[in-house]
Amino acid sequence: MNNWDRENGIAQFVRDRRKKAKLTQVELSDFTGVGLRFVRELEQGKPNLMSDKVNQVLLFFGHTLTPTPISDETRRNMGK
Amino acid sequence: MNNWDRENGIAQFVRDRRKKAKLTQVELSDFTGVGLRFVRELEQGKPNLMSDKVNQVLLFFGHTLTPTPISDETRRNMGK
DNA sequence: AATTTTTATACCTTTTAAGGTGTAATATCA
DNA sequence: TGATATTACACCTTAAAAGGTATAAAAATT
Repeated sequence: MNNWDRENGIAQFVRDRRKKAKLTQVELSDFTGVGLRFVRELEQGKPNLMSDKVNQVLLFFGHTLTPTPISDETRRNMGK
Repeated sequence: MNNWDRENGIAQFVRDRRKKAKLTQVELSDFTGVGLRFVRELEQGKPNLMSDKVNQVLLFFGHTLTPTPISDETRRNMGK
């Protein structure tokens, strides 16, 4: 077992959005063009990821990585 | 010459904040613990960076990478 | 409960970011 | 303008992410 944080912001965001879109990890992998392994590690909270790969996935959901104040972090998922 | 986008959001954010803090790239490198090379590539808009390294720098400025709607991207630097 | 689908884990290989260092270019200041 | 400080570019090495695939576990569907 790994000790990644599945509850971390990005991981949660992607899992949540993917579920809402009724997609499997395989489908998301296909649609976004990133490897299946990457989708899995992303959703499981792997701490160190390549930013443009993350963006490749986020873009599919109309989002992108941007610097935001830490105090605002708690409302990062505000977009539903 | 590389063809990176120095005007990209993260690059601009870091350069801007560093300048406002009256720090050199070397100092920012020291304070954040990331390599000097990384600070430079970051500020010059290298597209592919490791997310936790970026966060290591952003944290110094009280920020962190989070998924934000693309439509909101233009106000990413809202925090001054 | 059994079958199918989806997700998680483990192996190996390839790719590439990160870091260090040295040098050149640019900017800052006396 | 000349000296100093800061930033940019180019080399190489090392570390680790990404990807593919195969297997196991867990969830969902019937």
